[in-house]
Amino acid sequence: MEYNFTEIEKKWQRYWEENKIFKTYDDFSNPKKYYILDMFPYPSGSGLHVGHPEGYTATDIVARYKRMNGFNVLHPMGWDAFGLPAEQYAIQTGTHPAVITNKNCDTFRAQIKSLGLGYDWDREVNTTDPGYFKWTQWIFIQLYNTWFDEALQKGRPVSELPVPEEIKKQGDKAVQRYISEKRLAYYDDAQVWWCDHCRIVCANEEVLTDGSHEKCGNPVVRKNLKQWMLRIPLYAERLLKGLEKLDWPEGVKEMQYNWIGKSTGAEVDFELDGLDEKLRVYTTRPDTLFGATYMVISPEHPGVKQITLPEQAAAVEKYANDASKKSDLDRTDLSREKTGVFTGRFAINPVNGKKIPVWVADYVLIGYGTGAIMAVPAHDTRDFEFALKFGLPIDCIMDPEGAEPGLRNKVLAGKECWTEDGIYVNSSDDKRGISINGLNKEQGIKTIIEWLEKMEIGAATVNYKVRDWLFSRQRYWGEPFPVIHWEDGEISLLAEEELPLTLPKLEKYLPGENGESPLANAGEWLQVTGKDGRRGRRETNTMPQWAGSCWYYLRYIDPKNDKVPFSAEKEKYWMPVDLYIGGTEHAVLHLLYSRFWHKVLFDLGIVSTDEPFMKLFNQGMILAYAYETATGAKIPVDLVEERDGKYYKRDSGEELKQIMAKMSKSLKNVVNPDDVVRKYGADSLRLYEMFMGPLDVIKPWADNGVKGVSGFLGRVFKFFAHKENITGGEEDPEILKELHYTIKKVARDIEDLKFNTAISQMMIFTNACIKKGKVTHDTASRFIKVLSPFAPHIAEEIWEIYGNKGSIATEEYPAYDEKYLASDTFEYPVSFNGKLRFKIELPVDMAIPEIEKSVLAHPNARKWVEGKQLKKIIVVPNKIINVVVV
RNA sequence: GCCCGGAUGGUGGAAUUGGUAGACACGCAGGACUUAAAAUCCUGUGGCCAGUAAUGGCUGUGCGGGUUCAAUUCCCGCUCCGGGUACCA
Repeated sequence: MEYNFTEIEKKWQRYWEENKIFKTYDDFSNPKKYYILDMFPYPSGSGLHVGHPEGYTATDIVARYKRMNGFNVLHPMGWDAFGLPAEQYAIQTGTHPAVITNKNCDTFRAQIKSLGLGYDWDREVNTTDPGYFKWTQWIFIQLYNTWFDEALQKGRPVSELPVPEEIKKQGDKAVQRYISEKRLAYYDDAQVWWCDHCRIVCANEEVLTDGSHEKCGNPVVRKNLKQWMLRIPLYAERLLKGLEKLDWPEGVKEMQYNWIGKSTGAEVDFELDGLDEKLRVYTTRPDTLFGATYMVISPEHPGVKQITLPEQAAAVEKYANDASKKSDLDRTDLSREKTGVFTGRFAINPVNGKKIPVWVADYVLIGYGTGAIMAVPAHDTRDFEFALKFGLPIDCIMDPEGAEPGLRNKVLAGKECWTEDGIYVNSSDDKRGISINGLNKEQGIKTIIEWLEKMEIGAATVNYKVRDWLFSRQRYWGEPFPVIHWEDGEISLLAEEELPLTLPKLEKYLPGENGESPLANAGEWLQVTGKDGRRGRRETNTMPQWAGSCWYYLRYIDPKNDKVPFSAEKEKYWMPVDLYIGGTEHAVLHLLYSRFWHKVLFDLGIVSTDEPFMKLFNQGMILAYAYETATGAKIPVDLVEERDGKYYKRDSGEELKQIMAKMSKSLKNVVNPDDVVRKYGADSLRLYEMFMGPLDVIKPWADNGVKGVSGFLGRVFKFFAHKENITGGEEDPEILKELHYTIKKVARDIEDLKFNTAISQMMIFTNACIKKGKVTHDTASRFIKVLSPFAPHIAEEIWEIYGNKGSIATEEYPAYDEKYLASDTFEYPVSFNGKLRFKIELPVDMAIPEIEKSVLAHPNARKWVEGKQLKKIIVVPNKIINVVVV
């Protein structure tokens, strides 16, 4: 009997589907639930690549394993199907994006099914389905109708928002404006990133470090546009706190911490010489106030004009103008040479009354803190550079006591910058009753803040880097906002009964003029007339792709519900997600956004948990080998030939270096899972994806590796599927021991997501069985169950050959018995001065003095002890023996 | 620059976190089967040295130090690679 994987895999995939083996029932009587989630894919036109099955196989193994352990498992799949490529295709061909999207989903679904992944397809969701995005729109309405109560650190309905009397007195418009300023979702003029290539705005998170658009790589520019924004910074503290209790990779947590970017410090008011205004700065180092020798305001600071003296006005205006023309790319990229111009104005340092000049410079950003800083060149590297360039005074106020003397003297002389801790000097003022001399940084900050607060010129403040989330895009293929802009400027949202607001059919999908979405061309759809006869226009922007993925994990719980987004009872049973697996590329974007939405929903009582994803795991990217010349030019793989383990360019014979690179069409190193399935079978693909290495690391695809695991499955079939190898009677103790160890090891490895070592152990076991020649039916059955989560098709087939009815997926995972794992003796490695010399087999329960005696009596021991003095013998029971001689 | 990861045979990777480094695979070499090849099976396989051989010794986890009876694992100082971030006061 041959191992015909193609036939076997088709047969069992059909069986699973027909018998709904992986259907999840909302059986609340089972207290053991396990919600295991994959990051759902964008169904691109090119189909699945080998990176997808990596995470999916991992979750599938865990899901199958948990099911075999009696858990009620929720393991769904769906499509993050809004997105640019479908729209671009629509622009080119005139076909509605839904057509191509649905086709792509069909391809993806078929491919995923061909891998034998056990999803409950009855729960499939699709973000572009009106039945789904109805609720995305609904959540948007909830966000719009929520304000954040700072005191309670909690989102609350705007109906509960207290409106101050003086606002009420100003009339209804003022009240509405007041409420708008508190809503989590608001519509306003904003300086936004605009990608001219995509004709779309981008969120801060979508702009890369070099000022390019994450999606297309083209540079983005600043633009002022009316846009929908979400006030995610209000949740900054909650988002930070929530991270603490999550079982997430440290790196991802770190990235979220950094992105939120909390900093604590103080705001301090500086009086301006000759003006009745004050200049407020934010600083994390209020303790260095005595060292503030000048101030800097951002070119965009609203006070620039007022502060600047007439004789400097021209210079300042020019500088501000130039700065505004510079893209942010230039501003950060330009070799960091600091620029700036003096306003002519002086401010008064509140701690010592000294007059210090106020400058304008673009190294101070308007979007952070107050857009103005006090500059302490002696203790801040940026201020130091600036002071050096413009010859501003550098007053050292902190003695770096611990530093090396040469450096310390330079710092004290103001010739070097010191940002670390030290002891304050020159930091007192008798008249104002403040001194921090002799204190260290921590005490200094505390003392100064207390003093500032007492004098009412400053207060402790917290700042966050995270900005409002720009939540609209100039696209057709996204969720329409359930929003009407009325001719009088009022904004209203649709009622729940009016949802979903679906997309209109368009003739053309080209973007509108002046950065408007294609929906600006949707005549009839666009115009609305209110009951009062008022005319209005629908919002033409659509939501970003993140919207649908912000809550899809909730919809899986109750995907067909058309009354509510999901039933509360079901949500309570299934949430939170126990294990979430996906790529690191979503470390900040998706994972921050969905945590934010989830917390709002939690505050509104719509979900029962504060955090959505308890354990997160990132699978590593799968790369492919690629080849480059000595000069670094990449050569497509079809032009490369291998000789004696070296690589040469086929036409020129030039020797090439093998490197790892992302799979790409240009390098022709893309591996298509369909080809692998055809050639080796789905079980081999699954096994190889898991055997390559640890799940979380980047690893290169090697076709020969598939051959390795496929050989293993071939041997499994050849041995276990043939009844003549399977006997009755007593099992051999060695095999029994190996079996129980395998059961234990594989279980533990699955729990730890260490699939590579689990597979390795199954190989060891199989090799042992083959060597033995025969095993009992009981041994074989147990092993096949252990193998089944990894290679389900072959396991089902063998299970059936053994005469069983029904699916092995519904069997119980075998238990192991410690008694088979124990042995009477242990082969001790004996080392002398740490070097392994020989081994000695001794009873496991032998007393240490006996062990020492036996070791020294061993014939090989003499050689190492002779002529030396025995110092001591270290015996670690059942581990190692080390003899120390001198 | 700063913050996280990482570096182990020709290759992918193991090592119960201080206790036999190189499991398991790939590749390679030799052998069996075959007219031959593929497939399959068996044997060997970190490097160096000695020995006809069984075997024995030395060396070895990016580099340099240290702690320890014992270090891939812990500490200090570097080098290189990957990811994140970037004038955030």
